[in-house]
Amino acid sequence: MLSFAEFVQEEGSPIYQQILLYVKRGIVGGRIVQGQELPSRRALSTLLGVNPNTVQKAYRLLEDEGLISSHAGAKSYITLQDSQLQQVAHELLERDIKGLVGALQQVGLTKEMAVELLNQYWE
Amino acid sequence: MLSFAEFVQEEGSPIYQQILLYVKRGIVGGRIVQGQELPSRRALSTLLGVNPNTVQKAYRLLEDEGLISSHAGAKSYITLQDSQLQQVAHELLERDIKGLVGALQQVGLTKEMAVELLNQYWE
Amino acid sequence: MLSFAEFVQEEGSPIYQQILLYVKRGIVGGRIVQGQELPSRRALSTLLGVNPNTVQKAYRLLEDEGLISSHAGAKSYITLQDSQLQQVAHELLERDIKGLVGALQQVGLTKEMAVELLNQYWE
Amino acid sequence: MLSFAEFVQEEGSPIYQQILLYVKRGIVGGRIVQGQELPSRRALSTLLGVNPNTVQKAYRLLEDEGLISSHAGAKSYITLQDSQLQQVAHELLERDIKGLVGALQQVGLTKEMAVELLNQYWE
DNA sequence: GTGGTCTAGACCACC
DNA sequence: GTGGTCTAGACCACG
Repeated sequence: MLSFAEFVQEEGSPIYQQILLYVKRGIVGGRIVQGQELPSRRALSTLLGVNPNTVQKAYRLLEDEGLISSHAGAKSYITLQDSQLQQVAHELLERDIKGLVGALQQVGLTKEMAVELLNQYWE
Repeated sequence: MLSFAEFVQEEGSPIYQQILLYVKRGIVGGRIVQGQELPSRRALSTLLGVNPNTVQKAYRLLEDEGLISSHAGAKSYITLQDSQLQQVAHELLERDIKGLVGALQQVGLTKEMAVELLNQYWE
Repeated sequence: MLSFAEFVQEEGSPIYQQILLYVKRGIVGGRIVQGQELPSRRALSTLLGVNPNTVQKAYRLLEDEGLISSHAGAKSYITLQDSQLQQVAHELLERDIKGLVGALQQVGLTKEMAVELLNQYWE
Repeated sequence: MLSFAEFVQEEGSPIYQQILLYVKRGIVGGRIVQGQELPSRRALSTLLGVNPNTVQKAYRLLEDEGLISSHAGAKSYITLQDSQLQQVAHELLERDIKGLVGALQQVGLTKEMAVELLNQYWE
């Protein structure tokens, strides 16, 4: 369901934010949930090799955004509507692609070179 | 040489690392070349709206990598060798492209969709 | 273990160095011994009325010298060996006494006057 | 008149404060002045191996305290009265001796050991 | 609760 | 003017 290899630290940014992004991407991609159920804090913290508190913080932020719902002693569930999902997906893609395009343009690459690099690194 | 519009904060990561990356990309992209003066700590900090110490931290790391040279009371200069430039360029590109590919794969995109997005956002 | 009244600022020198010296003197004087816990960064900073970071800097230097040991999330402990203690004691005494002798000689005192002053101020 | 060997940096404190103390001690000890004349900023900076600006700062502080008088393009003269001299001498001695006594007591020395050390290091 | 890091502002020494 | 350091406060990750 979740693989550690996918959890690449965007080095520098706080771990709880990396987890936040990771979970969001998993939700959008449909791979992090079994039905509507999120992995438990403890399971995810073990999987990612971080402190449970850190996962807890990410989950709390997700709850603040209204994407999931948590109750003490119970599992966490995804509560977002399809309309929200579209928006979250859009935010994520925009964030990712804009960051890269800006970076590649700064080093002077052309679009063709960028596409070639993308092909080369895709797998 | 440096324009504020180009300095987009990759939200989340430390400011000094953003500055570090920004300067490196400027070097690789040829906007900053060997022997050239860097903007002073104060000048750049004012331009970017951050504390002079934050710029200094980035400059010190650049100096640790041997890319620039700083001395008290004097300006800072770019001092990297051509052999280093290739390596820096490679590091930057790999870092940027790997980050994007990982993120896009996490949300479940195919390579074709990714290329299309890249074309769309390139400008 | 540490009392605020004992912490007299040697005006002029950096606070973190004063703390460094104070802890070293406590170790040499036997008030702080091997295996003992140090006061936490926050506790000592509150006691001395300085910023936690200032205490941390002193602690980090002590760790660099191998006199204490710190780990994130855990307390800091004294870890110096007996062989180190002799050396630290020697450094401290030499530093203190040389500083005084130099200062008194600069103002033109004779050794007899200096001894008399020492007796007078000892309490 | 002045010897570099006497200028021992009380490491850590600002250089201009060390110079300030050094000149005060020289005045009290009667060794720094020729008649009432202070060494020029340039002469003293060369002698001590520091920047003229740093000596300048120390001289300005001495002037602020009313101990010397400076005029552009002219030498600096000592202007303090005998009553002031007594006070300055007292301040200096008290500062020096109190600092040492506190330090030695912290390391657990007895008065007898302190006197012995003083004798041993006097020359 | 612990220690570790990032950002900030003021000061220092030098040119 | 320049770069370097010290103190400060808030935040992070961990136990």
